[in-house]
Amino acid sequence: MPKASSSESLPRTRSGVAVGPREQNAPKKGRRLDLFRFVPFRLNRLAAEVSAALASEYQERYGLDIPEWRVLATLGFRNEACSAQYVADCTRTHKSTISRAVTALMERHLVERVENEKDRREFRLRMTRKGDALYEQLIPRLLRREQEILSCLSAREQKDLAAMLGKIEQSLDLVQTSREADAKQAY
Amino acid sequence: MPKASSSESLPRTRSGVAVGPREQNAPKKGRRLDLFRFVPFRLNRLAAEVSAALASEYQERYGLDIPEWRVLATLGFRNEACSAQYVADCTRTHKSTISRAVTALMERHLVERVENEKDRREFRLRMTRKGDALYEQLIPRLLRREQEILSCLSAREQKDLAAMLGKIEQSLDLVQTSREADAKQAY
DNA sequence: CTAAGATAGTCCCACTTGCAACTATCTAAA
DNA sequence: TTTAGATAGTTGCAAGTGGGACTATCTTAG
Repeated sequence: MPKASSSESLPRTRSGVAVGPREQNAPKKGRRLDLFRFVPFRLNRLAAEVSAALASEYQERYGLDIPEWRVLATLGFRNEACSAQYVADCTRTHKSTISRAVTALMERHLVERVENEKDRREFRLRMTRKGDALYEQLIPRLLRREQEILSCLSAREQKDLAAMLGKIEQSLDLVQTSREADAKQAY
Repeated sequence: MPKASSSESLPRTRSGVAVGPREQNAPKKGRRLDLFRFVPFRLNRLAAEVSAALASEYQERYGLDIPEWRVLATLGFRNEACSAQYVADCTRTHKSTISRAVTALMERHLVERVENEKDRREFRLRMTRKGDALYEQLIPRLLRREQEILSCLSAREQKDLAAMLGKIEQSLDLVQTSREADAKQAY
């Protein structure tokens, strides 16, 4: 008898009826929604699955979680010291999450930080040689994985997909983030 | 002086250098990875953003969280009683999460459940009239939202996008889930 | 019939993450 | 200069979530 308290007090249909009791009713008048055709749901599921596929690379092999990987990816790509806030803006990750990721990366000596003379509130983050080495190892693996995942699409389709993602991102104002962040950076 | 303990013990570059200290090094030899062109990252970010856009509908207006919404969506679409396990399989959500969602929905009398005579371990879930009414209100809103989000794409592009998502899902074995769940259901 | 293993569902625990408060610092305006 | 408000970063706290243990039930093999 699971959940004795709440379930007992809820309305119970008389038992004996195995099939759903909706048959008497007319078929739904309103539109129904097929989850499997619903793009938001599909995106969620797909993103989760793709993340899981990549996690085996950076998580199992290198002990990085997603926020940590995002910090490295940002530092590695920009190839220039930038602030934690900048990483947060770029990756759309909460600053507290980035803060914890940076702490972990510093403890592993993969990242170091330098006080910014111009603004002593912030720190310039950059990879250590060790972090750099890890990055150099990791990137090809991830790119290969990405290609594996997309290999079910033709080159043309891959391009189209990227373009369509871009359009949606733009219409959702997801793209400006990087530009804004760059603007705010003001080196 | 934040993080007195760990940060002090970490290597610190001599201050005074405002620009990144990587300039001396040769530009990276290995491939770099642009997060903004990296599909897994883009999917993650996009999914999060789209979810947030929809959350304003079912969360703020109807007090539903994502797992609860998924339960309703599954029940509403199949228009037939089904088990919590089935919902979990379909939506690729952990069964404990579905269990909690069902409990919450039952407390709000949006969903009820009937013992299955054939298999007394499981319960047949179905929406109450109240849940049905909410569903009927919610669906058009969500479909409208989806259309708004996709409105930056032409009809042709929307179709193509759906097809490409389908291909990727298939190659990741995300699609079989519904079929398998149907098979397991065995009404 | 019995025993071993599978399955549905619930719940405890640990982990992650976002929120919000807090400190330190910077900026702008009086 | 002083003060009010913004910003960078850290941390405590609470909510959500998955893993796994657990119970009850079913199934299958002996």
